[in-house]
Amino acid sequence: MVDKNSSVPLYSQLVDLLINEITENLEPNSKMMSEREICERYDLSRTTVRLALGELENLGYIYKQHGKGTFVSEGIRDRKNLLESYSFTDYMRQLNKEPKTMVVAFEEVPLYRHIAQVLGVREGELAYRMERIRYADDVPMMFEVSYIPEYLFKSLSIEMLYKKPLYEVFREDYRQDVAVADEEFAASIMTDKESKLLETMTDALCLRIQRKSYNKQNIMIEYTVSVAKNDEFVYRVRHSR
Amino acid sequence: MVDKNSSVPLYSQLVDLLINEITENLEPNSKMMSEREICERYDLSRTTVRLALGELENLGYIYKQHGKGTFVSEGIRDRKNLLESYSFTDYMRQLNKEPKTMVVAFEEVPLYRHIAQVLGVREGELAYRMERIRYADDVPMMFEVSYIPEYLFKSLSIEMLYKKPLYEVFREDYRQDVAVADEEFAASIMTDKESKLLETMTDALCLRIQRKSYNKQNIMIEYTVSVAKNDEFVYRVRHSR
DNA sequence: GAGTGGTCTAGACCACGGT
DNA sequence: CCGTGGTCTAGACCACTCC
Repeated sequence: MVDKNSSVPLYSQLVDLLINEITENLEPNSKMMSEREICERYDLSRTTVRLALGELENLGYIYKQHGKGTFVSEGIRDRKNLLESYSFTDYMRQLNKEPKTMVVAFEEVPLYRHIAQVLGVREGELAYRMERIRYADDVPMMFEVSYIPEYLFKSLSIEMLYKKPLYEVFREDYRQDVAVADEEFAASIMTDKESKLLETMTDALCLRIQRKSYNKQNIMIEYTVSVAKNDEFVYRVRHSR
Repeated sequence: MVDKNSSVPLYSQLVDLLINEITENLEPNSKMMSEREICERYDLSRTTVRLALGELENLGYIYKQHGKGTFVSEGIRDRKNLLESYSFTDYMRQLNKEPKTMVVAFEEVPLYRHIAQVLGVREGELAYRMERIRYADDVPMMFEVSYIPEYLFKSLSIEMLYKKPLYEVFREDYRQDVAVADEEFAASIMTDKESKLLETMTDALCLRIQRKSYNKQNIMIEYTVSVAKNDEFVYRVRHSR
C-alpha cells in the first residue's frame, strides 16, 4: 500500500493513493473512511493522515464536516485540472490545443522610471524585454510584451526561450517559481501593429491584461502586458478560498 | 503571550501574534526566530508552531528555506489585503470607496435549459434571478444579473439583500460559503439598457464577466454575468501558488 | 558538527453531530 | 452515548545549508 522505505514522503504517497480511490471508486458526496480508519488501514499516524487529507481538501477533492466526517466533493471529475495554472502553455494543453510561442523581439534594456518602479528596481537597472506572439493550433491568440529583471536571470538568451516555455526556464534554469500573480483587465481596441501581428481586422475589440508575477519571497520576477483576441480566446480565472 | 485557556486555538493566537511582529518590527527578508525558538518562547509544541507558520506561508507573510530558516516576505506591507477577496463590497472598502448596491429586479423564475445546466439543476427548477447595480462612491460601476438556486436559498427575499451584502446573506443566513469561483472575461460594447443604467455614453467599451461560484462541496451556488465600466473601474485578480 | 526546516509517531483531550 | 474531525503534546529521525 504505502512504502515506508521510499524517499517519497508517506503523506504524498497517501495523497496519490486517495486521489486514485476517489476518482476511481467513490461517488460525489459519499462519505470517505474516517481518519482513524485510514490510520489503521495503512498503518500511519493520525498526523500523517491529516496532512494528506489537508492537501486533498486544498486540491478540492474532499470537504470535511466537523463531527460528521469527510466527503468527496461534487463534480471534481469534470472540473479537475481545468485551469489551475496561469501559464498559457499549460492552459492550451488542457484545452487540447497545440500551444506555440514566437519570440519576435528580445533585448536587454535599461529600465525607465515607470517600469523600474513596478519591477521594484532602480531606474536604469537592466532588464530583458521580449515580445512574443502566442498561438493555439497555429492561430495567433495573444501578443505579449514582458520585462524580467536581469539580476535574477543573468545571461538569459533567446535560444533558451526557443526550447521550452518561459516558466520552465524560470524554474529549471534559475530556480524561480511564480508563487503569486496579480492581473488587471481592461477592454480595449487593438493598435494597428497589434491587429497585424494577430492577423485580425483593424480596430478589433481585445482584452488588455497586465500581469505582475512574484516569487515566494514576494519579489516581482515578471511584468507583462498582454493583448488578447476577444472572440477566439476566452480568458478564464479561478479564485480559491 | 498566548492564553492556553482561551477558546481561540493556540495556533490562531500565534498567527495573530506573529503577523503583528512581522508587520511592526521585522524587515522584509530578515530571518525570523527558528521554529524551536518559537516553541520555547511561547511554550508550545513544534506541531502547533508549524501549523501557525504554515498559515503565515499561505497568507504570503513568510517563506521557508529548508536548512536555512524562515524569512519575512518582501513587500507584504504594501500588498497586504489588497485584493484577496472576490466580493465587490470588500474590494471597494479596501480601496476606501463606499460601496453601494441597488437591487433593480428580483424574482423567482423557472430555469430554461441553458442556465439550468450551468447551475447543475433540472430544467424548470426554480431559481432567484436578480439584477443589481454596483456603485462606488455613488458612481455606477457594474451591472449584474445573477441566478441562485432556490433549493439552497429557500425564501430569500429582496429585503434581506437590502440589509447586507449577498455573500453575507449566503454565509450568515444559509451557511453557504464561496470556496471557489471561476470567471471568464471578454471585451464588449454596452447595450443601450446597460449604458443607461451605468450612466455612460452609448456603445461604451466594457468588460463582460461571467462568474460561477461553488461552495466547498463543489455545488454551484451562484451564476452571475456582469458588465463593468472600463475606465473608472479596474478589474483585478490574484492567482496563488 | 550544529542548526534549520521536513516528516513522522503514539498518544491525549476537546467540540460537534447524531443516537 | 459514540464516532467524527479539531487541537495539542513531547518527543524522534531525516535532509538540507553553512562553517
